[in-house]
Amino acid sequence: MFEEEYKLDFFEEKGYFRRQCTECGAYFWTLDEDEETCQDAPCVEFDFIGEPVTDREFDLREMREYFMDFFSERGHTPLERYPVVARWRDDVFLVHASIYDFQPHATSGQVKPPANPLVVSQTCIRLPDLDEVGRTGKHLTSFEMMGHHSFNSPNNFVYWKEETVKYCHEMLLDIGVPEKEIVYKEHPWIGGGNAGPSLEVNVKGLEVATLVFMNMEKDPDGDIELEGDMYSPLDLNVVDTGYGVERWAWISDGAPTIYDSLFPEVIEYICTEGDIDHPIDERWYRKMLEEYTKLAGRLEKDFHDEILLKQLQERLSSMDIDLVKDQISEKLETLRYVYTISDHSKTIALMLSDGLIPSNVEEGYLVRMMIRRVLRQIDQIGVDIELKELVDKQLELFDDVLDQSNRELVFDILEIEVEKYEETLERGKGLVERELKELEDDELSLESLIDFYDTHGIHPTIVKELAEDQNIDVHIPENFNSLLAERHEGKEVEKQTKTSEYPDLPETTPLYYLEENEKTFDAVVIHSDEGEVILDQTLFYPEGGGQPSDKGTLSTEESTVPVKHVRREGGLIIHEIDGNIPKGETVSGRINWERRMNLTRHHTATHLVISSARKVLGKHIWQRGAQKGVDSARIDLSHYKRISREEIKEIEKLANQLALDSIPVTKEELSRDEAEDRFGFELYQGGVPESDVIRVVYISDQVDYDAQACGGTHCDNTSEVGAIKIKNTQRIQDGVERIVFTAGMATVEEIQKQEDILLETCDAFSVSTSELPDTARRFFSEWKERGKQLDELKKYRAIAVAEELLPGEDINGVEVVKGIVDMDVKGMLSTAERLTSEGKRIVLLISKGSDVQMVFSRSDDLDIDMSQILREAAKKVNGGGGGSPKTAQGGGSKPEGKDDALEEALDLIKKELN
RNA sequence: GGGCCCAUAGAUCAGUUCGGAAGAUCGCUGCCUUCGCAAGGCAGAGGCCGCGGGUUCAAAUCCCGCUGGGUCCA
Repeated sequence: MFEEEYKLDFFEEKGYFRRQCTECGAYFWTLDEDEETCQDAPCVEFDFIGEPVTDREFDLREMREYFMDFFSERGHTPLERYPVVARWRDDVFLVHASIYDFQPHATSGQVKPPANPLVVSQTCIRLPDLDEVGRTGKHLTSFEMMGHHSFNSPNNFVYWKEETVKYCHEMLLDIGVPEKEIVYKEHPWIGGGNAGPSLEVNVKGLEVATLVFMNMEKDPDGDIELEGDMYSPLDLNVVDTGYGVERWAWISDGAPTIYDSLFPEVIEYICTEGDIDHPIDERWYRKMLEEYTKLAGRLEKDFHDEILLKQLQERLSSMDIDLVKDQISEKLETLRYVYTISDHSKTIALMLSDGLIPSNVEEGYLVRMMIRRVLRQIDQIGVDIELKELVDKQLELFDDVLDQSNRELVFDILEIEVEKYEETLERGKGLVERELKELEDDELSLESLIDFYDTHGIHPTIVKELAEDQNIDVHIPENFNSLLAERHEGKEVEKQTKTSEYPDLPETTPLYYLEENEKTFDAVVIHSDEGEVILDQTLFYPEGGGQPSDKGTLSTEESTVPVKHVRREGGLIIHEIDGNIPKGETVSGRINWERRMNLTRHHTATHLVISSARKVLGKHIWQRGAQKGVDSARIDLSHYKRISREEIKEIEKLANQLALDSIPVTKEELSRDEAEDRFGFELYQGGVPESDVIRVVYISDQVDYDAQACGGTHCDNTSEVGAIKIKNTQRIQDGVERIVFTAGMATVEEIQKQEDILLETCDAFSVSTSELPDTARRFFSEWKERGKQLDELKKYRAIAVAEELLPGEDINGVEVVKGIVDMDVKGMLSTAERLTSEGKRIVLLISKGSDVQMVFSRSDDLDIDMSQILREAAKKVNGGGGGSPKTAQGGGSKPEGKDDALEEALDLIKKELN
């Protein structure tokens, strides 16, 4: 594929040969005419381990700086790394690669890139290979990807394939990599709707860089077919390169694994604290690790694999190192956890310090999952280390990359998370133990194993451990995860992409920004449909950004029609109306100003509340959603615990203070670069606009006040918002708190409503408001006390009634006691219980009053099914009943039939006894 | 965004399948035993069965809605 694309002058000049790998069949470029393999794992082993390929050793920081300098010197603008949480994108949670920084708008050409060409060392998180971490020597969940990018458009060509390969080559040579070790492997790249040729740069078995040349996009009408999909060429050709900084550092020191290269301090800490032997400087041990990493990479197996272990043992013994297979696998297994813990704790430090809040949903779930994995693994190797300590160490170790400013927040979150994990574990243990106790055949079903994890979060390995304590064997199937996935398989909800029904119309001019305080306007109808019109310009705000649309009227000379709803489709604003106005008419529009002002106030108030919440709760607060209304508004905020009453009061005060301070609200259109530069990614609280120009709404130009990219309508000054009242808070999801509040007149109405409730309640108790709490408490406890006294009295009454009813009627030696008594079911049951505890007796009781309740009972020495009799008798009162043969209860809805019911019962009993 | 689960005494939970008088264990209080404590024995207190509707003669139990919490997946 793309064969022509790879014929570079560079290869020609250097004298590269194009060869096909005998192992994987891929084509590659090499200086060695006899080279048979592509020099990438698993086709070859890692040859740099124990034998660094560079002329000096670089640690991560040195490597990164080297990279950045190298490309800066060659005309690239260096950028600060982006946050690892991809808030500027709505299609992914985390940044996986440096190019993510510029997707989707810069790579699609909609927005120009922040610089061109540019270079960035971007922290990335990749979780799909989670299970590989620690088993292979090279997988990491978080890493830095250095990328130099250029964006070539038809009128602005920067550089393309030749230069890209030259840069890469030059740098490798510059740090001392022997030229003959550099192999370029052809590797067509397809992903995320784009495609293009790409070269993988391999050095001694390790892929150290990928050079992607993005020049195609998915297009059903395209004429290039790739893996079953059609593609067409792009106008914008993007150079997307990725250099794994950790890998470069690794080939420069030749450590046994990338972990030993990256964070030896953390590994040592875990081993010391956990009393784990890790004599990395002893020859036998180092060789064991080195050879293991090589074999694991080549065979794509781990230490559970017999063949791998056998080969490893043989290699070691040829070096005069004699180890038993079990010994090796045991060591490696323990070490795997050590490596995993060190890797994961760095990722956790990165996630949390970048402001990711743990949650049970979305990206927050990813942190929680990582945290729980580490905690479980710490438990598994039974070492006594605190996650907090580990993360602290990582923050320190990578202080040049990780944001140090919110250490306290990070530790606070971790404390809560560890607590939650322990609670879940404790609860789970009880659950599992009870379930195990009730097992009949000493076998726990797969179903309940999946259930434990899916519903209660108890990992199968924990269930297994608990079960083993009770000698119950639990088998965890290899495909547990896919079984779990099967359970969640549901039908995919088809995303409905509405295709525009209004082609070839000029964009509607929005007047609501330009003439914010106008209530009426004139316009011409340029499109008319059943119940819909599009105008050349409009004052009506279309629903968007959590703000509902304006309402109002459109009038012609003949008639006035109400506007029910207004929406935006692309550049068109569509008015949904009650009626019809033909195309070409001139209309005058009037918007419902009270509604507009309410929405506007709530919108500006929303910004004030967010700003206040960030001050009170911390800068990890992000808007996760918002909805403005006429009567109230709500915002969803990322926060890791419930907002306390005190915090609410504080936020409320601050927000009102902002209103009282009469601060001007500025609305300004800025270029994306300038906006991001001045206000940072905090701009995108409410979502990311697609355009190159962003409308920024900010309160004062001091940065610590709120600034947001926002398309809504806003007051000109915070004082116009009026009073702000927080109604309540809710926890929408773990990690997301909702604040519901009112502004302006809605606040007055809200307070009046609250007051009404309070006064009405006071009225009911006949007390003043200040006495209400005490009075309510007293009433409640007295009410409980009375209930108890009543129960006590009923007991005595049951005895009295029993006495009154005696003696009963004798039927064939059985005493039948019957009566219509002034008691409830409980009382009757109690009376019946007394009477039937002795002698041959039958008791038939029906309650007095307008409702019908019946209790029929007999003594133990009789053999009559009272529930049968009751059921029959209850027909007379239009009801039914049931219970045990000894004591039955029931009732009906026809009180007039009570006597008949008793007669019926008596007849039936007579029949039974005869 | 999509699921699943839970809410009963101060705590941990039975009871919900199949509607018929609200239970256990620990803890608490008192008494017995002891010089005293622990342990043991006996007795007792402690429940709007999360909230609001509905079905039913009858709801902790069935149905609907809400609130609070847990958990898994993308």
